[in-house]
Amino acid sequence: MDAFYASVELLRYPELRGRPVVIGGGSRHRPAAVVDPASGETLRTFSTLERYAGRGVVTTATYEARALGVHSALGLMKAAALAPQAVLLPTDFEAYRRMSACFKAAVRAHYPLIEDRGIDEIYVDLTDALAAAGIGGTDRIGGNDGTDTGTDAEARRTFARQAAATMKRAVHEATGLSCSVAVAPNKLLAKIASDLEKPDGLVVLQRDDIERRIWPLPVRRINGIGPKSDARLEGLGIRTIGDLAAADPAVLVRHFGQSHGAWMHEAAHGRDERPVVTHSEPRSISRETTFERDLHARHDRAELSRIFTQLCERVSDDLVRKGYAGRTIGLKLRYDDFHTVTRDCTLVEPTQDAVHIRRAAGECLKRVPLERRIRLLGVRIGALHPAALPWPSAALRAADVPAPSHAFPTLFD
DNA sequence: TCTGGGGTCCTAGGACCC
DNA sequence: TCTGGGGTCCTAGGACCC
Repeated sequence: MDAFYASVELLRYPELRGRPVVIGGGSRHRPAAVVDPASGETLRTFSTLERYAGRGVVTTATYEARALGVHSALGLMKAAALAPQAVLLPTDFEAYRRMSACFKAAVRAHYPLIEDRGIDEIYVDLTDALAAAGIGGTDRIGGNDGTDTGTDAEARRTFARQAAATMKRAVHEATGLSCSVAVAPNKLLAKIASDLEKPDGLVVLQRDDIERRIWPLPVRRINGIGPKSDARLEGLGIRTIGDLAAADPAVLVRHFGQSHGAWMHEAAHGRDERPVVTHSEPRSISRETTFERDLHARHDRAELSRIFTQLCERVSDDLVRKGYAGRTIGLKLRYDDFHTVTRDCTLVEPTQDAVHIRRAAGECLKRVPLERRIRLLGVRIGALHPAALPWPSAALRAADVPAPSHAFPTLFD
């Protein structure tokens, strides 16, 4: 989806279209609605970035705001310096989640094999649809087997364009929003290509296009190469994906390890065999909060304790709502110098209970230094287990254990 | 005036087991 | 002066993504 949160807000406040708008900060400052008694027209007053003071970051900026240098993850104070007149709207996750479900359902109605990639992104597997269209058999678009020739390549390109156009139309009809779609031989290439013509993009990328369209791009555009890898590659004189493709794989392995180094080489050549995963179970659930001012374990004990308990309750609520229980309780602390520590401990049996979670997280807290002031506190639960299924009790486990092997008698047999 | 919140996956060492 | 070879689970941190 294009500038997703901001685009959802523009549906609500169409009068902001064309203005730089930034989504971020807390859930305060909803625009005030005023009805003009003369015309009956609804007028709203929006707050601008100008007088913002606080710890928030930009979650999404409209393209007009991006033109001023305001982008996701930028601190709102810095954003205010760049674009004081930009309108600031609070994030409304509930609205975005609803719209997210809506656009995903619209795509799913045409192509059922979709992989969720967070609130505003999906992968779609078109392999079956391609076969159903009678093109290229079970081959993927672009083929993994070399270059396309003649009419087959043309038929695939036409199919890809039509599939992408169908998705874009379905999403627009369901939500009124634009998105960018790329059809490519695999997820890695589709992800990179979907950014090439944003916003409202439609890209069909085949193997033959990699040299011309992918290799000139910076390595950072590869999903999985972040700021750290980017900086280290830069140190090796590798800036573009083409540079990375030309690099000696042995050098990459030496600098980044066997697994990561080999993966980088493959990625630069556009190779990726990951399937589209249409179902997955959550691994962990967490809640965290950054305080408006840094708190001290001793001086602000009561307030910290209240927030701590609240976080545990929210994790517990999430577990119950989603139908999970977990065994590993984790604590996260960020100090005023931004240094972050975590501690966790694993219980014998999974729990959903806020009191159990609070007690376990409290034990974790005892293992963490508390001299410095704290800016963030978080509670996490992992090793999740469906709440409906009974956790094997000691008695059940004993019944499942096979009879002791005579080959390896032990003291306890 | 620094830097949100919710996630995933990987690595690496140590404990422990057979 | 020497000390296996697997395996799993747990913990802490870090990179990365949306």
